[in-house]
Amino acid sequence: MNFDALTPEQIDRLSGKLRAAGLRSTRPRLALAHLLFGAGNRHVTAETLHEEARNAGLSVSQATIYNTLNQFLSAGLLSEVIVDHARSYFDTNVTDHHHFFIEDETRLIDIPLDEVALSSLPNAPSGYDLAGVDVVIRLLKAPA
Amino acid sequence: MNFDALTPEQIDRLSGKLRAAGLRSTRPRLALAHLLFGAGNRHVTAETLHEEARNAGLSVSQATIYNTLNQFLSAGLLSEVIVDHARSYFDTNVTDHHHFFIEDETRLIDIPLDEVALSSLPNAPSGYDLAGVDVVIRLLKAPA
DNA sequence: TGTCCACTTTAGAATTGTTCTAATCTACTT
DNA sequence: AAGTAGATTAGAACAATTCTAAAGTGGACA
Ligand SMILES: [Mn+2]
Ligand SMILES: [Mn+2]
Ligand SMILES: [Zn+2]
Ligand SMILES: [Zn+2]
Repeated sequence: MNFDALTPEQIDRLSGKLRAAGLRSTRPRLALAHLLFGAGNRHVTAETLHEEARNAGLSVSQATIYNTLNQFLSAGLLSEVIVDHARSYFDTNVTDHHHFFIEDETRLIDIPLDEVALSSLPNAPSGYDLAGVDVVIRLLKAPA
Repeated sequence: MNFDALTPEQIDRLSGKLRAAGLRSTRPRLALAHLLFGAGNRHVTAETLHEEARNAGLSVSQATIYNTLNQFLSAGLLSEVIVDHARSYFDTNVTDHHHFFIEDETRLIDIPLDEVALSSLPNAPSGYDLAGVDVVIRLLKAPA
């Protein structure tokens, strides 16, 4: 990865984000953070992020991709979306929201919380606490 | 599995169900169908069904468990619930409905469709057809 | 600025749920 | 009863993810 492409301001911002999350600011983490948080919200899998990193000239092992994604997840910098038992999806949008999942393309699209009106939800069985509500709208490419 | 425990009526009913689905009525399929469809709606994983089969005295291979679950799924006798990337859950309730997922216990509970009021949903992006809407309410055991 | 050490990265092995292979068996047709 | 397409099986293969343990590095501190 070409670190000349990152301004000192970008590096400071990303380093700060890592430190605030209790993570050392290392070269692989900075580069991955730049890919993940550099522009808009993203959904990635370990594989797509790895390929993107390689395309950006960053030589990083698969283990580091997994370590980093899981550390970012634990630190609250990423969320996880479970829509497919074949792969884990990580989401840079950590606010409460929902998803379209295009099954043909294994692609996720955010749905802002206010576009899904869940006007009534059943109560959680007693003894259990609500941990989250996930709405997934599954889509298929329309036949031609 | 003790087939004396099944009345001829039960066997006829299950055989009919298999035939109607385009599947031959074999001993392993009948026994698994009995476990799955014999009483109320169920959520199983390959592992839980395999153990249940063994406990019922049915000697059936893991490959047959997977084959059967996937054939029943393709035939529309089962549905699949994706809530956990560690395991596939199969559901004998093939009507449209939602789920509580108790993460601590890897256990699913049905939520009837009418208990979740999705009063507004965003439109599918053009070029895509709606394939389904899944609502998962994640629960955790309440702290003592 | 150099030392040190806890933390990080890595290659490759291990793990685990699931699928595949290809040999044997069986339900159903004739 | 024989023939055959489909079913079952043990075990190998597969693929996403995690683990291991050895080598590397960030940053605190002298
Ligand atoms: Mn995970
Ligand atoms: Mn599946
Ligand atoms: Zn998202
Ligand atoms: Zn269900």
